[in-house]
Amino acid sequence: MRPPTIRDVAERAGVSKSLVSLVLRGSEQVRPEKREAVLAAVDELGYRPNAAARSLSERRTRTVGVLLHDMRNPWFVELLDGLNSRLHDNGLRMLLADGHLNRRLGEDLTRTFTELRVDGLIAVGTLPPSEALRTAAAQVPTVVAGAREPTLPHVDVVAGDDQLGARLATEHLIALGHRRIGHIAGDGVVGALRRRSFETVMREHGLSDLAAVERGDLTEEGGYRATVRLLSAPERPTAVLAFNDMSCVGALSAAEELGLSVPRDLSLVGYDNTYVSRLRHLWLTTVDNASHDVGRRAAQSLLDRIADPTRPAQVVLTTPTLEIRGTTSPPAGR
Amino acid sequence: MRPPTIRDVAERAGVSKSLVSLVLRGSEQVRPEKREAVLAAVDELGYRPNAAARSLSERRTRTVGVLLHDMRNPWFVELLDGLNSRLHDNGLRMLLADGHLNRRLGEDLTRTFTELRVDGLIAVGTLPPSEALRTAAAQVPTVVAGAREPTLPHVDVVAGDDQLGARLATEHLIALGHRRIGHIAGDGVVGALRRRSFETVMREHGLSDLAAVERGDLTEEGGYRATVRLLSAPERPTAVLAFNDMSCVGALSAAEELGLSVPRDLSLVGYDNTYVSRLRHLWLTTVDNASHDVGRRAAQSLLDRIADPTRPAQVVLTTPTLEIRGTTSPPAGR
DNA sequence: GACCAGCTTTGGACCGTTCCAGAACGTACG
DNA sequence: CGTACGTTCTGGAACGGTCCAAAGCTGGTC
Repeated sequence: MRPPTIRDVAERAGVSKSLVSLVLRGSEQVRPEKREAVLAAVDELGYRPNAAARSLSERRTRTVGVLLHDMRNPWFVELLDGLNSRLHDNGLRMLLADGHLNRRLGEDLTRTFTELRVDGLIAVGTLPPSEALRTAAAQVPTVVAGAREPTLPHVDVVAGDDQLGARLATEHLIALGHRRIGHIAGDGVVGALRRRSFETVMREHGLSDLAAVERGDLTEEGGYRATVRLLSAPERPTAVLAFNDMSCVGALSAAEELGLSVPRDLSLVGYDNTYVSRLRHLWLTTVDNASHDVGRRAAQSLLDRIADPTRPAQVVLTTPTLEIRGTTSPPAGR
Repeated sequence: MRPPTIRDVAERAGVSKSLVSLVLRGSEQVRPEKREAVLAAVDELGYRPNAAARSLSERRTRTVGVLLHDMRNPWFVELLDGLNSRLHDNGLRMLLADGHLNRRLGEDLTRTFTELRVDGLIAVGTLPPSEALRTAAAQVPTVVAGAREPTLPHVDVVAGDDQLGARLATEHLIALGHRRIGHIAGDGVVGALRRRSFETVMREHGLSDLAAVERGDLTEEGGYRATVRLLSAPERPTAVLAFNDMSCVGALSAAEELGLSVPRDLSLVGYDNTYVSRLRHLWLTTVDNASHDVGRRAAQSLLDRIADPTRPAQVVLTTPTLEIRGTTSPPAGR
């Protein structure tokens, strides 16, 4: 007993399959009574169009593939929300795939998506550099969202302005009176941008000598370890700017373990304004990247690129804001 | 310039399209030199099979759709990992869709998946009851993972044993010496099971009168508010069993706000062993549902059901374990 | 050399849609 | 009444694969 096809519907409604197709695609050129008949037949049979057949014939899928770096890191949820709403408004559906899960299996997600012939590809977050993405991007309109790399010929990049974000955070700490400030640095271009911006601002305030940087990864563990290193310096910083919220939580634990009270003895700033930072018990001061907006704009970029695949690559940056919560205050001595 | 088809490959390799198809599907019946020629042509042209065409002809997609309840709640990540690895081993790919994002848009994900003619459907977590899922489940093999509902005719359920999990947690608290114990109750069947099990264990120990229950939702906010209510009772509990980790974090905040130290003045137990509970700064004692295992078994159930769609619905329960961390200890008075 | 079996290879039908050219059916007009 | 033109409807050809029956090769045997 196979699912009904458009021909079954046609037969039942007493019309040709072409007319059914017309009705289903919302044509105006159909007499109301026939339309009724077709819709009734669709309903009675529980007909659902076959997406494969449709996309084979239409040569497009109205589907975009979203490559996630790793679902364990919750920063992208808002972004997806923005992405999805804008795509949905334009009749595109979104399919997700998590790189982390599949990478372990040695599977290449871009392959899945290119076989599916998605109309577009969105890479969310910094993906490990891969030849696969490069070739995929050459064949299907692609946008990178919430990351700054890779930079490829016809690939747009939509992300928060990391330079500005790190500046806001650093200036906030300096304005509070902090002088000796540490930074937990992250990976890749994003990591480099935030770090450089931190250093620049410190220099602008004549505080270069009081800036300390330790490398973390993007995890809590990494943040913890980097903070332990920062705080074991002879003169320890009174504030730390973390690369992201996760490593900021690690910093929080490190502070606690060393008997430092946050924010009294140590101010902390995270980055991304994830829901983790909003947990009351953590309540991190953090930089908000306007992720929802990043998502929406990424969707728009993709739509534009689908319309004109050859236009030059763009970089769109959103303006971050500082979200001041409970982990920052003036340093104790002041 | 369209992507190459199997016919382009055939022409280039100087064979028929049928032979190309044979090679690509790994037939043994092909002479090595032809195989080489075909593979070379595939490589030179960058040929990728068209999934739509293939599934149209094969009448299956080798794809299963995964419906997520809400990505904001991180408990399912492990589950997906288990799911994915088992499915992958059996040549199935997994497509994700988040219900929360799309529900707002009024879009019905089961519709998307049925149009794609996925070979199977996995509902992860408690989804809002929907007619759509019921009809979808009638047409395509479906498994519910990490939730206990809905119960539908040919739908398997794979989840942690909530009764046992709540028992482990409650007994742990009682063994530590707690007598007056509160519970933050959750929604749905899962919520009811955990709650009832909590009450049963309390009764078994003659502590029925000292058990207090407040309803939370599944969020931090809900946990916070429920805890405030629990702690404002004239005789306040010395321990709280939360429905999940998120609401446990809310409880943590409530305790902090009321000047109670955890675990000295108040012991807390979460549920799900999410990465949030593993954050060093929170370090929640929690119940581990063996999510990875739930995922693997759900995949197996789906595979079995695809093989025999009419077999009766099964309920598979995994055995939870207690993960004792930093939020439980004997009560202060003891 | 004819015949057969077994291995390789092939052409064509089919999967369920969309799209397009043209047929059928009014309807208005000279 | 014949013609022209709009509107509605239809059959058949794609789309890019898989599958199957049958054809083409090989080599061995009598």
